[in-house]
Amino acid sequence: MRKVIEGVTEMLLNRNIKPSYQRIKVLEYMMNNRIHPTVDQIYSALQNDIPTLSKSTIYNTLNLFIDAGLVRLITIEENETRYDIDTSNHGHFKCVECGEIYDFSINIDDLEAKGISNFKINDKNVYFRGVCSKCHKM
Amino acid sequence: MRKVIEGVTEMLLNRNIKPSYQRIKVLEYMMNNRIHPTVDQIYSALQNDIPTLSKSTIYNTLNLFIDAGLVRLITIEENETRYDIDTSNHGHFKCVECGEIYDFSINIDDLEAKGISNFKINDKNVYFRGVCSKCHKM
DNA sequence: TATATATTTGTAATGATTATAAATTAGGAT
DNA sequence: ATCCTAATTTATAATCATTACAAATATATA
Repeated sequence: MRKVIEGVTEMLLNRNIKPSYQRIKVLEYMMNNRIHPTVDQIYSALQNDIPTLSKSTIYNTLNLFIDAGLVRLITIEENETRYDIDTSNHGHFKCVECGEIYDFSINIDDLEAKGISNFKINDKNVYFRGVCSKCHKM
Repeated sequence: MRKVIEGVTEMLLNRNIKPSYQRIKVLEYMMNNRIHPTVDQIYSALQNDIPTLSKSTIYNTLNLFIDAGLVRLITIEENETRYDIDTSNHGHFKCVECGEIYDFSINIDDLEAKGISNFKINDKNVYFRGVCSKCHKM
């Protein structure tokens, strides 16, 4: 049995999203750069490929992807919205020194959450803040 | 042995914050209304007591409290910053129907976070989103 | 090819937060 | 009590991210 790697165009079509050039490029960028980018990072990176690109398009596209479950919003800091192509359950660590966001695996479902029984839970988020090993050495 | 209840004025003095009228009122509000309020909620609630109150003061005061470790920032939604007087380790649940934020207790330290060994962790945050039992019934 | 629809773009509007400077308040020294 | 200094509050302007909107462009269909 062979695992078929889903291309970005197929990813979009599977979710009934028309694969326009801009959408393909944004999704491609997120697949290839797993850095939980901000809108500005995506915008800057794609300007070579799409000189006429508008920031509105990035916002539109990302909101579309979120609704389709293709990407996830990360709001560790109030002023800095980031987007994650990895929608599986995992935690995020933000280094307050270098600003980088690291993924870590965590079994959130193992935890018992007292006080919210009978609540319908849609999504779970875990994020830590601190200093990463790289910055800690210095 | 008797548990001495710390008054808001003492809470401020203990952290070397001058207990001005505005600061006392903001802290008092947060102690008496454990609803993870927004700046606007605090502002509206205090206008009877302090008719000349400015929103800048609320922002200044809350930032001061955060630096002093008196309150904690909650950023579940990107556009909606909330403040929590309970700085102990606990989780937050936001109901997408009624908007209310519930506390729940959770032992985050029981979890093993793979991939960030040797990282210095300053704070841990857990938040869930979904529908609360009240809204779910309807 | 013509027409309808979807997408992208650029600009303006919105809203939350911060910056700044003036006004007010509080505290200490005389 | 009065004066002086420093801290705090206030009001306004500035900033910045995001959304709204309408025109322009591209795409699909008949």
